[in-house]
Amino acid sequence: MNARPRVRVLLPLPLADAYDYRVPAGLEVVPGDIVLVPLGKREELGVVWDGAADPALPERKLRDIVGRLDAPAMTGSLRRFVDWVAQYTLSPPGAVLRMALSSPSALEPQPLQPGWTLAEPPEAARLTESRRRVLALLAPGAVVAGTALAEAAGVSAGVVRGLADAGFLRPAPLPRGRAFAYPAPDHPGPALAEDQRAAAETLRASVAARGFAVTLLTGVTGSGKTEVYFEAVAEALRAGRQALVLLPEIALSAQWLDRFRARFGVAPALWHSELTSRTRRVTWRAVAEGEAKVLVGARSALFLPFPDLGLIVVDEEHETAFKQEEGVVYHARDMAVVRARLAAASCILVSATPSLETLTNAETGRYAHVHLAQRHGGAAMPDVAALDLRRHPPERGRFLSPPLIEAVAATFARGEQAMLFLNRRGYAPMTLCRTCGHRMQCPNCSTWLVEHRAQRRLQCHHCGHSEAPPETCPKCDAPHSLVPIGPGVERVLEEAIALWPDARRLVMASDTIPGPAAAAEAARAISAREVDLLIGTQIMAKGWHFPHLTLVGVVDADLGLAGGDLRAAERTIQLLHQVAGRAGRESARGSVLLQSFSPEHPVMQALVSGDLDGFMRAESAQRRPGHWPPFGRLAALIVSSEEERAADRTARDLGAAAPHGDGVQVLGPAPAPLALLRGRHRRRLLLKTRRDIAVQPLLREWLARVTVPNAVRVQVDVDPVGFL
DNA sequence: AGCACGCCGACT
DNA sequence: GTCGGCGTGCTC
Repeated sequence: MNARPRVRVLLPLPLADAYDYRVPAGLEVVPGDIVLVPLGKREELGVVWDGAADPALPERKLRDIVGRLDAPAMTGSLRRFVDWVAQYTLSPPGAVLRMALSSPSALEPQPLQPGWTLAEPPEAARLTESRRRVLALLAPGAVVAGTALAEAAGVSAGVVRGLADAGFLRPAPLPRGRAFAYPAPDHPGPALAEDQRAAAETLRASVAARGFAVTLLTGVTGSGKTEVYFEAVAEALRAGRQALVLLPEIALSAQWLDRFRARFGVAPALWHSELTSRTRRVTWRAVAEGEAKVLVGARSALFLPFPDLGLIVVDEEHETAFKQEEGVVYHARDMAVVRARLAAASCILVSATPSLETLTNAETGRYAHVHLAQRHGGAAMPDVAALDLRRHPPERGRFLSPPLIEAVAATFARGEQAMLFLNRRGYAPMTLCRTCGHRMQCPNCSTWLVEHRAQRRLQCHHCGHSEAPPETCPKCDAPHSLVPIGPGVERVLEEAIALWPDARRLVMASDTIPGPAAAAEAARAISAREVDLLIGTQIMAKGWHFPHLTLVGVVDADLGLAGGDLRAAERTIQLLHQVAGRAGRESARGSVLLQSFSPEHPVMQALVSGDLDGFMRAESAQRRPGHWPPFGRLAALIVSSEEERAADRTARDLGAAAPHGDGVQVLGPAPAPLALLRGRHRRRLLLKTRRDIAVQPLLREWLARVTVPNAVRVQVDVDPVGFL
């Protein structure tokens, strides 16, 4: 028997490597082809991968490819991206491939859109009025979908069915319309100011060069960065290439979509986790066939099969929402740069408050840098002041200080809108027993339960655990002894109702604004001045443009600074600056009041003086000597198990086998910041190296030295952000 | 990721 | 006496 050629096929499963298959007679495949292969008892989709099959694999293990699918092949650029992400994150390549094959139904033969066409010439005499109306709509040869036909004729679907059964209609394939209209690069959009035009020109040139380049686009909030990078999108369209825009929270981007429509005349294609499977399939296909020219999406959009990507924009590049913490752990901003490089595309990172990583890359010249210094439309930057809570304490059991209350009242008196920002959902972050000091804690996580008074529940924000507030203390049985400690937005709302009973209020938090429709409605109501006071969490911080909002009160500016996180200060200043940027976006000057117990803190000082650059320089000077990121590399190992002792033992074993050497340091093991999460006990080790040392080989060798028992999971997080 | 094989508790 | 729990191991 003649040996048939072998190829490597990567399967979307967490296997260590691609598997080899035989190519049967009559089939020819090349890398990138989507194929169906046998695996054990089942059949699995896979992608013919690059590289030679293993000649040592015995013939008896090999099985034949079942066939090739009639789907667009995966480009070499995307295959190399999958391999790159897998090696960088230490994930099985198949696990990364799974993200790139996120719509399995898109790979199967696409259902023909069924429609109806005239079969028999109708004999008018034998037709009911309903039937006559349906047939009158169909010119000979025309094909119309059944639902559209029934609707246009004003009859039920049954009438159409009946006509088909009677032989007057026969099924025919509906001509496939384009699922996504082409955005028009030369559609007349809003006019740009002089500095915007200059910035847009630089970005446009980087796209027109058709090569890899990264540009950081910075500018104060309200300086029109979005409209500027739209010009780069337009340039990609003119070049006939595709553009991808990543947003941190696509579900809340109603206003962004309005702006896109204003510039390009049509909506872009959308990609996020809440799409229906049908929309997913249609969008995936449209991207793969080059029909969807501009796609805006969440981080997972990075793995879509763009055949000719000319531009990737990462808006709000500093946002931690770009970090995927589960499964394949990756940072979408960093991977966007890699994807752009492999696609020979331009990449634009956008932020009013760029991360120190990106800023450092711009300073060393790895990234180009374009800056917009002014607000537009006559708006000035808001006036920021810190309010010392030690000098202006709120009333007992209240959270708004007298000066803030006065400022809000004055804002209402002028007929303008105010916002109270507190990055905490629910009523109170902790519930305490006055009698014995017991604190209500999650049974599965090391966190306090958050009271949600509107729902009469105590909730864990990490695992979904929820319970009714007990009547008596679970520890000491004291009745009516449990009291809420600290504020959440619901409690601020309660205070606002007491202070300004006539003000029209809106609470914006992820649980009150559950999706894009609710977000769009909220934005509309605010712009239409149907709301006087906004109370909300960080979902209010980003990208919104509320023309009549002139006062922002930050209820707890110190929140987020506590804890030993490397980036706590950086993240706090980014968030507060974003929130502050919501104030005074049109002619009336905005003001921002930061309630703080430490107004002397560098973060508050920098926000008040507006010298964010100075703050970042100081931050940079602090991190550089100890080789902390971005001046060194970090990787975290999270050891977790339902058995606390098993987690401890493995963490200790890993600690004993830790790599060492010049410029290499291992910290830990220590309890992870959430020592118990979803019922799993967690320990953490941190590998810290000099910047010129790659962490992946060290990690691979390290993990190979330790046997991890089955009940224990070790998760690798290269470039960890925040506390996991 | 599936799907088997493989050893210990409540039932037709 | 069997059905079934999910622990562990393999799939080219």
